[in-house]
Amino acid sequence: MSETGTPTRDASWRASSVSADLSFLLARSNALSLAAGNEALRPFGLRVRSYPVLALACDGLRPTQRELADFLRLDPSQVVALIDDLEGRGLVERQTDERDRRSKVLVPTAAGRRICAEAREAVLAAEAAPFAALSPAERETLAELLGRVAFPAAD
Amino acid sequence: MSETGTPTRDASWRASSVSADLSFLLARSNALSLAAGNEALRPFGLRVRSYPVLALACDGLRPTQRELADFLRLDPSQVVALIDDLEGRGLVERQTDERDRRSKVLVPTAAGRRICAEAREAVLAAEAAPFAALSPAERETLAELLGRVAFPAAD
DNA sequence: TATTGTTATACTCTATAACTATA
DNA sequence: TATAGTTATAGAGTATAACAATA
Repeated sequence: MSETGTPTRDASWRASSVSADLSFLLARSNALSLAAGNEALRPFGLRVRSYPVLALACDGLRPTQRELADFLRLDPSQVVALIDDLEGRGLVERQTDERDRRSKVLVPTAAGRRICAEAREAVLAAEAAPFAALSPAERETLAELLGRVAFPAAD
Repeated sequence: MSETGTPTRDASWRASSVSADLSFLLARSNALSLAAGNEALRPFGLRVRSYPVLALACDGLRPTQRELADFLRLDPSQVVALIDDLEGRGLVERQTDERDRRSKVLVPTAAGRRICAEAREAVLAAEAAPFAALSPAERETLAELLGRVAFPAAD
Protein backbone atom coordinates (compact mmCIF):
# COMPACT_ATOMS: atom_id res chain seq x y z
CA MET A 1 0.00 0.00 0.00
CA SER A 2 2.56 2.52 1.08
CA GLU A 3 4.91 1.35 -1.66
CA THR A 4 2.52 1.77 -4.55
CA GLY A 5 -0.02 4.30 -3.31
CA THR A 6 0.10 7.95 -4.19
CA PRO A 7 0.59 10.39 -1.30
CA THR A 8 -3.02 11.53 -1.51
CA ARG A 9 -4.28 7.95 -1.50
CA ASP A 10 -2.13 7.15 1.54
CA ALA A 11 -3.61 10.20 3.21
CA SER A 12 -7.09 8.82 2.54
CA TRP A 13 -6.16 5.61 4.32
CA ARG A 14 -4.84 7.52 7.30
CA ALA A 15 -8.07 9.49 7.42
CA SER A 16 -10.22 6.35 7.21
CA SER A 17 -12.82 5.67 9.85
CA VAL A 18 -10.90 2.87 11.56
CA SER A 19 -7.60 4.75 11.77
CA ALA A 20 -8.90 6.87 14.62
CA ASP A 21 -10.15 3.90 16.63
CA LEU A 22 -8.11 3.36 19.74
CA SER A 23 -8.85 -0.35 19.56
CA PHE A 24 -7.62 -0.58 15.99
CA LEU A 25 -4.40 1.30 16.71
CA LEU A 26 -3.87 -0.89 19.73
CA ALA A 27 -4.37 -4.05 17.68
CA ARG A 28 -1.98 -3.00 14.92
CA SER A 29 0.67 -1.79 17.37
CA ASN A 30 0.38 -5.04 19.26
CA ALA A 31 0.77 -7.07 16.08
CA LEU A 32 4.04 -5.30 15.31
CA SER A 33 5.32 -5.63 18.86
CA LEU A 34 4.28 -9.29 18.98
CA ALA A 35 6.15 -10.15 15.81
CA ALA A 36 9.31 -8.43 17.07
CA GLY A 37 9.01 -10.14 20.45
CA ASN A 38 8.56 -13.64 19.04
CA GLU A 39 11.47 -13.08 16.70
CA ALA A 40 13.70 -12.02 19.60
CA LEU A 41 12.63 -14.97 21.76
CA ARG A 42 12.99 -17.64 19.06
CA PRO A 43 16.67 -18.39 19.83
CA PHE A 44 15.69 -19.25 23.40
CA GLY A 45 12.83 -21.54 22.45
CA LEU A 46 10.42 -19.08 24.03
CA ARG A 47 7.48 -17.09 22.73
CA VAL A 48 5.66 -13.93 23.78
CA ARG A 49 3.14 -16.22 25.44
CA SER A 50 5.59 -18.39 27.39
CA TYR A 51 8.23 -15.82 28.32
CA PRO A 52 6.14 -14.01 30.96
CA VAL A 53 5.45 -17.34 32.69
CA LEU A 54 9.17 -17.97 33.02
CA ALA A 55 9.88 -14.36 33.95
CA LEU A 56 7.30 -14.34 36.74
CA ALA A 57 8.68 -17.59 38.12
CA CYS A 58 12.15 -16.05 38.06
CA ASP A 59 10.91 -12.97 39.93
CA GLY A 60 10.69 -15.24 42.96
CA LEU A 61 7.01 -14.64 43.53
CA ARG A 62 6.33 -18.38 43.73
CA PRO A 63 3.14 -17.86 41.70
CA THR A 64 0.39 -20.47 41.62
CA GLN A 65 -0.94 -21.45 38.22
CA ARG A 66 -4.20 -19.72 39.08
CA GLU A 67 -2.39 -16.47 39.83
CA LEU A 68 -0.51 -16.73 36.55
CA ALA A 69 -3.74 -17.32 34.67
CA ASP A 70 -5.34 -14.22 36.19
CA PHE A 71 -2.33 -11.97 35.73
CA LEU A 72 -1.58 -13.07 32.16
CA ARG A 73 -5.26 -13.14 31.27
CA LEU A 74 -5.08 -16.75 30.16
CA ASP A 75 -7.37 -19.66 30.84
CA PRO A 76 -5.96 -21.99 33.53
CA SER A 77 -5.89 -24.81 30.98
CA GLN A 78 -3.61 -22.74 28.76
CA VAL A 79 -1.23 -22.16 31.65
CA VAL A 80 -0.96 -25.94 32.05
CA ALA A 81 0.31 -26.30 28.49
CA LEU A 82 2.77 -23.42 28.78
CA ILE A 83 4.24 -24.78 32.01
CA ASP A 84 4.34 -28.33 30.61
CA ASP A 85 6.57 -26.99 27.87
CA LEU A 86 8.85 -24.98 30.18
CA GLU A 87 9.07 -27.83 32.67
CA GLY A 88 9.81 -30.34 29.92
CA ARG A 89 12.78 -28.24 28.90
CA GLY A 90 14.03 -28.02 32.48
CA LEU A 91 13.45 -24.28 32.96
CA VAL A 92 10.87 -24.40 35.75
CA GLU A 93 9.53 -26.82 38.36
CA ARG A 94 6.08 -27.34 39.82
CA GLN A 95 6.01 -27.52 43.63
CA THR A 96 2.83 -28.42 45.48
CA ASP A 97 1.97 -25.68 47.95
CA GLU A 98 2.03 -27.31 51.39
CA ARG A 99 -0.40 -24.75 52.79
CA ASP A 100 -2.97 -25.68 50.11
CA ARG A 101 -2.18 -28.95 48.45
CA ARG A 102 -4.50 -28.15 45.53
CA SER A 103 -2.17 -25.38 44.38
CA LYS A 104 1.09 -25.77 42.54
CA VAL A 105 3.71 -23.10 42.80
CA LEU A 106 6.11 -22.31 39.98
CA VAL A 107 9.83 -22.01 40.70
CA PRO A 108 12.70 -21.56 38.24
CA THR A 109 15.63 -23.92 37.83
CA ALA A 110 19.20 -22.64 37.52
CA ALA A 111 18.97 -23.11 33.77
CA GLY A 112 15.65 -21.26 33.77
CA ARG A 113 17.18 -18.25 35.51
CA ARG A 114 20.03 -18.18 33.04
CA ILE A 115 17.81 -18.40 29.96
CA CYS A 116 15.39 -15.86 31.41
CA ALA A 117 18.12 -13.28 31.96
CA GLU A 118 19.35 -13.66 28.39
CA ALA A 119 15.82 -13.63 26.99
CA ARG A 120 15.02 -10.49 28.94
CA GLU A 121 17.96 -8.69 27.33
CA ALA A 122 16.79 -9.81 23.91
CA VAL A 123 13.20 -8.71 24.54
CA LEU A 124 14.21 -5.25 25.72
CA ALA A 125 16.56 -4.84 22.76
CA ALA A 126 13.84 -5.97 20.34
CA GLU A 127 11.38 -3.43 21.75
CA ALA A 128 13.56 -0.69 20.30
CA ALA A 129 12.35 -1.37 16.77
CA PRO A 130 8.55 -1.20 17.13
CA PHE A 131 8.76 1.79 19.48
CA ALA A 132 11.51 3.60 17.57
CA ALA A 133 9.11 6.37 16.57
CA LEU A 134 8.75 7.41 20.20
CA SER A 135 11.21 9.30 22.39
CA PRO A 136 12.14 7.83 25.80
CA ALA A 137 9.80 10.31 27.47
CA GLU A 138 6.98 9.35 25.12
CA ARG A 139 7.56 5.66 25.83
CA GLU A 140 7.29 6.47 29.51
CA THR A 141 3.98 8.20 28.90
CA LEU A 142 2.73 5.32 26.77
CA ALA A 143 3.68 2.80 29.45
CA GLU A 144 1.87 4.79 32.10
CA LEU A 145 -1.32 5.10 30.06
CA LEU A 146 -1.29 1.46 28.95
CA GLY A 147 -0.62 0.39 32.51
CA ARG A 148 -3.91 1.90 33.58
CA VAL A 149 -5.75 0.28 30.67
CA ALA A 150 -4.14 -3.10 31.29
CA PHE A 151 -4.72 -3.07 35.05
CA PRO A 152 -7.81 -1.04 35.80
CA ALA A 153 -9.17 -0.10 39.20
CA ALA A 154 -8.52 -2.47 42.10
CA ASP A 155 -5.55 -4.24 40.57
CA MET B 1 -5.34 -12.81 41.80
CA SER B 2 -6.74 -9.43 42.68
CA GLU B 3 -9.66 -11.06 44.44
CA THR B 4 -7.65 -13.27 46.76
CA GLY B 5 -4.24 -11.63 46.94
CA THR B 6 -3.14 -9.44 49.80
CA PRO B 7 -2.33 -5.81 48.97
CA THR B 8 1.38 -6.39 49.42
CA ARG B 9 1.31 -9.44 47.18
CA ASP B 10 -0.59 -7.49 44.50
CA ALA B 11 2.09 -4.84 44.75
CA SER B 12 4.72 -7.49 44.09
CA TRP B 13 2.93 -8.47 40.91
CA ARG B 14 2.75 -4.88 39.74
CA ALA B 15 6.48 -4.53 40.43
CA SER B 16 7.31 -7.73 38.52
CA SER B 17 9.78 -7.63 35.69
CA VAL B 18 7.21 -8.00 32.91
CA SER B 19 4.86 -5.32 34.21
CA ALA B 20 7.17 -2.59 33.00
CA ASP B 21 7.51 -4.03 29.50
CA LEU B 22 5.79 -1.91 26.92
CA SER B 23 5.13 -5.01 24.83
CA PHE B 24 3.46 -6.80 27.74
CA LEU B 25 1.26 -3.82 28.63
CA LEU B 26 0.34 -3.51 24.98
CA ALA B 27 -0.58 -7.19 24.75
CA ARG B 28 -2.73 -7.15 27.88
CA SER B 29 -4.46 -3.90 26.92
CA ASN B 30 -5.14 -5.30 23.48
CA ALA B 31 -6.61 -8.49 24.92
CA LEU B 32 -9.09 -6.46 26.97
CA SER B 33 -9.97 -4.20 24.05
CA LEU B 34 -10.31 -7.18 21.72
CA ALA B 35 -12.71 -8.97 24.02
CA ALA B 36 -14.88 -5.86 24.37
CA GLY B 37 -14.82 -5.27 20.63
CA ASN B 38 -15.83 -8.80 19.68
CA GLU B 39 -18.60 -8.69 22.25
CA ALA B 40 -19.94 -5.45 20.79
CA LEU B 41 -19.76 -6.75 17.22
CA ARG B 42 -21.36 -10.13 17.88
CA PRO B 43 -24.97 -8.93 17.29
CA PHE B 44 -23.94 -7.84 13.79
CA GLY B 45 -22.21 -11.09 12.88
CA LEU B 46 -18.91 -9.22 12.75
CA ARG B 47 -15.64 -9.56 14.59
CA VAL B 48 -12.70 -7.30 15.34
CA ARG B 49 -11.00 -8.93 12.37
CA SER B 50 -13.80 -8.50 9.85
CA TYR B 51 -15.23 -5.14 10.89
CA PRO B 52 -12.33 -3.05 9.56
CA VAL B 53 -12.67 -4.73 6.17
CA LEU B 54 -16.30 -3.68 5.97
CA ALA B 55 -15.55 -0.23 7.39
CA LEU B 56 -12.82 0.48 4.83
CA ALA B 57 -15.10 -0.62 2.02
CA CYS B 58 -17.77 1.74 3.36
CA ASP B 59 -15.30 4.63 3.48
CA GLY B 60 -15.56 4.64 -0.30
CA LEU B 61 -11.86 4.08 -0.87
CA ARG B 62 -12.54 1.20 -3.26
CA PRO B 63 -9.65 -0.70 -1.70
CA THR B 64 -8.07 -3.66 -3.47
CA GLN B 65 -7.58 -6.82 -1.46
CA ARG B 66 -3.84 -6.23 -1.53
CA GLU B 67 -4.27 -2.77 -0.03
CA LEU B 68 -6.50 -4.17 2.68
CA ALA B 69 -3.93 -6.86 3.48
CA ASP B 70 -1.15 -4.30 3.86
CA PHE B 71 -3.18 -1.82 5.87
CA LEU B 72 -4.70 -4.41 8.20
CA ARG B 73 -1.42 -6.31 8.43
CA LEU B 74 -3.05 -9.53 7.29
CA ASP B 75 -1.88 -12.09 4.79
CA PRO B 76 -3.71 -11.75 1.44
CA SER B 77 -5.08 -15.26 1.90
CA GLN B 78 -6.74 -14.20 5.14
CA VAL B 79 -8.37 -11.25 3.41
CA VAL B 80 -9.91 -13.68 0.95
CA ALA B 81 -11.64 -15.55 3.76
CA LEU B 82 -12.85 -12.39 5.49
CA ILE B 83 -14.32 -11.00 2.27
CA ASP B 84 -15.85 -14.38 1.36
CA ASP B 85 -17.77 -14.17 4.62
CA LEU B 86 -18.86 -10.55 4.18
CA GLU B 87 -19.80 -11.14 0.54
CA GLY B 88 -21.70 -14.31 1.42
CA ARG B 89 -23.82 -12.28 3.80
CA GLY B 90 -24.46 -9.61 1.18
CA LEU B 91 -22.55 -6.80 2.88
CA VAL B 92 -19.87 -6.20 0.24
CA GLU B 93 -19.18 -6.93 -3.42
CA ARG B 94 -15.97 -7.70 -5.31
CA GLN B 95 -15.55 -5.66 -8.49
CA THR B 96 -12.70 -6.41 -10.89
CA ASP B 97 -10.63 -3.27 -11.42
CA GLU B 98 -10.89 -2.50 -15.15
CA ARG B 99 -7.54 -0.71 -15.10
CA ASP B 100 -5.83 -3.86 -13.80
CA ARG B 101 -7.94 -6.92 -14.22
CA ARG B 102 -5.86 -8.83 -11.67
CA SER B 103 -7.12 -6.62 -8.86
CA LYS B 104 -10.49 -6.77 -7.19
CA VAL B 105 -11.93 -3.73 -5.57
CA LEU B 106 -14.20 -3.92 -2.53
CA VAL B 107 -17.44 -1.96 -2.49
CA PRO B 108 -20.24 -2.01 0.09
CA THR B 109 -23.85 -2.93 -0.58
CA ALA B 110 -26.71 -0.90 0.84
CA ALA B 111 -27.12 -3.50 3.57
CA GLY B 112 -23.39 -3.33 4.23
CA ARG B 113 -23.52 0.41 4.76
CA ARG B 114 -26.43 0.07 7.13
CA ILE B 115 -24.80 -2.68 9.23
CA CYS B 116 -21.49 -0.84 9.24
CA ALA B 117 -23.01 2.34 10.60
CA GLU B 118 -24.72 0.45 13.40
CA ALA B 119 -21.61 -1.60 14.14
CA ARG B 120 -19.50 1.53 14.29
CA GLU B 121 -21.76 2.98 16.98
CA ALA B 122 -21.48 -0.23 18.95
CA VAL B 123 -17.69 -0.34 18.65
CA LEU B 124 -17.24 3.23 19.81
CA ALA B 125 -19.60 2.67 22.71
CA ALA B 126 -17.79 -0.51 23.69
CA GLU B 127 -14.45 1.27 23.72
CA ALA B 128 -15.64 3.22 26.72
CA ALA B 129 -15.19 0.26 29.05
CA PRO B 130 -11.58 -0.77 28.40
CA PHE B 131 -10.41 2.84 28.26
CA ALA B 132 -12.54 4.05 31.14
CA ALA B 133 -9.44 4.66 33.28
CA LEU B 134 -8.31 7.40 30.90
CA SER B 135 -9.64 10.92 30.51
CA PRO B 136 -10.61 12.13 27.02
CA ALA B 137 -7.35 14.06 26.81
CA GLU B 138 -5.37 11.01 27.81
CA ARG B 139 -7.14 8.92 25.20
CA GLU B 140 -6.17 11.53 22.65
CA THR B 141 -2.54 11.26 23.75
CA LEU B 142 -2.69 7.48 23.67
CA ALA B 143 -4.15 7.51 20.16
CA GLU B 144 -1.44 9.85 18.94
CA LEU B 145 1.38 7.75 20.40
CA LEU B 146 -0.09 4.45 19.20
CA GLY B 147 -0.67 5.96 15.78
CA ARG B 148 3.04 6.51 15.39
CA VAL B 149 3.82 2.98 16.59
CA ALA B 150 1.18 1.44 14.33
CA PHE B 151 2.16 3.42 11.24
CA PRO B 152 5.84 4.24 11.44
CA ALA B 153 7.83 6.42 9.05
CA ALA B 154 6.71 6.63 5.43
CA ASP B 155 3.15 5.53 6.05
C1' DT C 1 -20.07 -27.38 47.92
C1' DA C 2 -16.19 -24.70 45.92
C1' DT C 3 -11.55 -24.37 44.01
C1' DT C 4 -6.95 -25.93 41.65
C1' DG C 5 -5.12 -28.12 38.19
C1' DT C 6 -5.89 -31.19 34.30
C1' DT C 7 -7.68 -33.31 29.95
C1' DA C 8 -10.22 -33.02 25.87
C1' DT C 9 -12.33 -30.62 22.17
C1' DA C 10 -13.50 -27.20 18.94
C1' DC C 11 -12.96 -22.96 16.93
C1' DT C 12 -10.30 -18.78 15.56
C1' DC C 13 -6.13 -16.76 14.16
C1' DT C 14 -1.63 -16.81 11.87
C1' DA C 15 1.95 -18.28 8.64
C1' DT C 16 3.47 -20.68 4.47
C1' DA C 17 3.61 -22.61 0.06
C1' DA C 18 1.72 -23.61 -4.35
C1' DC C 19 -1.45 -22.54 -7.97
C1' DT C 20 -4.27 -19.24 -11.69
C1' DA C 21 -4.89 -15.33 -14.19
C1' DT C 22 -3.45 -11.28 -15.51
C1' DA C 23 0.38 -7.83 -16.39
C1' DT D 1 9.13 -12.29 -14.67
C1' DA D 2 6.34 -10.29 -11.47
C1' DT D 3 1.92 -9.31 -9.07
C1' DA D 4 -3.28 -10.06 -7.36
C1' DG D 5 -6.01 -13.26 -5.82
C1' DT D 6 -6.98 -18.06 -4.42
C1' DT D 7 -6.61 -22.69 -2.29
C1' DA D 8 -4.82 -25.81 0.99
C1' DT D 9 -2.61 -26.95 5.15
C1' DA D 10 -0.43 -26.81 9.46
C1' DG D 11 0.53 -24.61 13.67
C1' DA D 12 -0.46 -21.25 17.34
C1' DG D 13 -3.87 -18.96 20.11
C1' DT D 14 -8.48 -18.91 22.50
C1' DA D 15 -12.71 -20.60 24.71
C1' DT D 16 -15.51 -24.17 26.96
C1' DA D 17 -16.86 -28.12 29.43
C1' DA D 18 -15.98 -32.03 32.26
C1' DC D 19 -13.15 -34.43 35.64
C1' DA D 20 -9.94 -35.72 39.91
C1' DA D 21 -7.85 -34.11 44.05
C1' DT D 22 -8.17 -31.14 47.77
C1' DA D 23 -10.31 -27.70 50.67
